[in-house]
Amino acid sequence: MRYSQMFLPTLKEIPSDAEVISHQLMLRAGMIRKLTSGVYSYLPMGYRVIRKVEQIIREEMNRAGAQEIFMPTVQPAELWKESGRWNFYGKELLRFRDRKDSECCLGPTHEEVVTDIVRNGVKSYRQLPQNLYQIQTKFRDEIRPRFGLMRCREFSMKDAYSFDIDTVNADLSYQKMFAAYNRIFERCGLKFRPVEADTGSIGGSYSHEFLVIADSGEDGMAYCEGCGYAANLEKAEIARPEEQAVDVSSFLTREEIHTPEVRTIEEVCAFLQVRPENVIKTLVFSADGVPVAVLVRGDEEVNEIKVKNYLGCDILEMAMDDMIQAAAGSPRGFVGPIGIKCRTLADYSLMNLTNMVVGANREDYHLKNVNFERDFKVAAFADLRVVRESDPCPRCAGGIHFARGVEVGHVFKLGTKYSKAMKAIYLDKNGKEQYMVMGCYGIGVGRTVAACVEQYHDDNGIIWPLAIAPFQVIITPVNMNDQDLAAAAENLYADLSSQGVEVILDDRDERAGVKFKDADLIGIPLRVTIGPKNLAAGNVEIKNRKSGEINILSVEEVKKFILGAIRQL
RNA sequence: CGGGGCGUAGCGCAGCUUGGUAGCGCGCCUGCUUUGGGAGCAGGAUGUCGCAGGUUCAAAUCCUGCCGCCCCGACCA
Repeated sequence: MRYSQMFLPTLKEIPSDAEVISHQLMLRAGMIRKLTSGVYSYLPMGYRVIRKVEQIIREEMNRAGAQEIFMPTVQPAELWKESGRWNFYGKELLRFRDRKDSECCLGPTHEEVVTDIVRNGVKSYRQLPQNLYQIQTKFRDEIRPRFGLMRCREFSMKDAYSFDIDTVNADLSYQKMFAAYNRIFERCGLKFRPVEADTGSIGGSYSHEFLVIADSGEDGMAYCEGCGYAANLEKAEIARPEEQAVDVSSFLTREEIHTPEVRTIEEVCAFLQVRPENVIKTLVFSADGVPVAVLVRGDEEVNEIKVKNYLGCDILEMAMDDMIQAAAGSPRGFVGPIGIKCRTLADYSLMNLTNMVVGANREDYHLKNVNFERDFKVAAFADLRVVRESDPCPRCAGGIHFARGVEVGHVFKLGTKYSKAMKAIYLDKNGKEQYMVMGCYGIGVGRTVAACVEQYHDDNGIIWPLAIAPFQVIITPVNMNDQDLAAAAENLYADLSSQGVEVILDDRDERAGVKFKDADLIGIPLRVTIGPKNLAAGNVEIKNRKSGEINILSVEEVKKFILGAIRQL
């Protein structure tokens, strides 16, 4: 493609509403333009990258035995009512009515539709397993879209759905997809890590997220170099500590202390001259409307997802004041475990601790020298807190590290959640009805591209991995008015193009500096610079965008070099 | 939904306090010069000042309502 004819509106200045680097660079490099909040157009340069990622996904999904389909964006409410998600899925589900006043929605995901297709098309165990996927536009009416393509409302997503006869086979399907995902992100040239994750509202029993390592990522992960354990921060487990023999003789006499207006852990510590590690934080939650007290050490944070999963409840939220008052008999800030009228759980961090400070369940009072068993009991000790980087690995007890990442893929074992709700049934060998066991597997295409920019850029712009670069090579004659340079550039351009290389000829009548800046900004991996000095000796210069390495080669050698690099893909 | 900020040329911004009929830089167009890291000079085009009301002789500026966008939080595959 000739640069002079391309629609490639680059920007010198950073658009003021772009916060993260990928958003800024994708706007500046003329890849995307915003239409409205969280909704973007892909311009030629951006769409080429999107299509490359899609193609890699397509090839790997096909290789893994999945079959491509294409499902509708507009979906009828009745299917969603059948699965139970019409009421469950919040405002993220964009609902509307058609001219006949029928309720519809824009698909944020396609479990309902695909399950409907498969239950109608599959009747026998002989027809299983099946794995169907599509690459399609999703719409999720996010509360707060942000960061360009990182969190959009409308976005391209690859979603695959597997159907198996039982959980053993479903596990195999899951593993196949897991392996395919690893290959996909490897081929895209990304540094990423699969991590154990919570299943959230999609449901199911088990899942992994694929996080692309980037400091600007919205997700945190904890991982262990030793054994390979890796989990989303909200999921990362903490091992149960060793229980130590209790030395009852060390228990001090419990005291009630007047602590007026002293509510927070900081205030308690300052007032009583103790450290947060000596205070028990008591939080009251409403679990499906029932109060539950959760105890954690004063310097730790409760992980609500762990609490929710432990309790197995649908809705967990911080209790309102009236519920706290009813359970504890005191207002927020003075709640403690002794005599509280609700189920009480304690985090592992409290094991083996003695002579603690707690709320007295009496306004303006705290208790000192409180001990387990002697003063109160809890229903259970459990892993309920947010992990810290200083915690040991839950598997091998080695050290763990934290990193941030962008969630680009998520694989779930769904079990029979949807097949039961929607009666996706087959007949087994014995002619007996069975529910299909499902899995679902998503990749955010645009987000993968954005994550790639987050990972690969420098002060001058984007640095595309060769595999997903919009073009592989840019030829930059330093002066188009020099007939020799122009001719050499044209020849090389024609030659490489005819051999299938994706190449831009920067035939603009611009100064070399402008061309170099644009080439760097749009991130083309290989740049061939044709200048008078080198050309006089029959040579051109090839520069690697990523390494900055420059080689002066003959025209023939440069062709070989480029074809060699591309063949390695 | 709570808090904060913004809306003036394609992009980045000034002007608003104290009302007088819109400006700067970049980009764009023309010409000349220049030509290996965002050139110089000269000339030029481009605006429903987010929208709608109101006040006023006069509104980008003051008042009211609305819309949109961004950030933080809440929330969320």
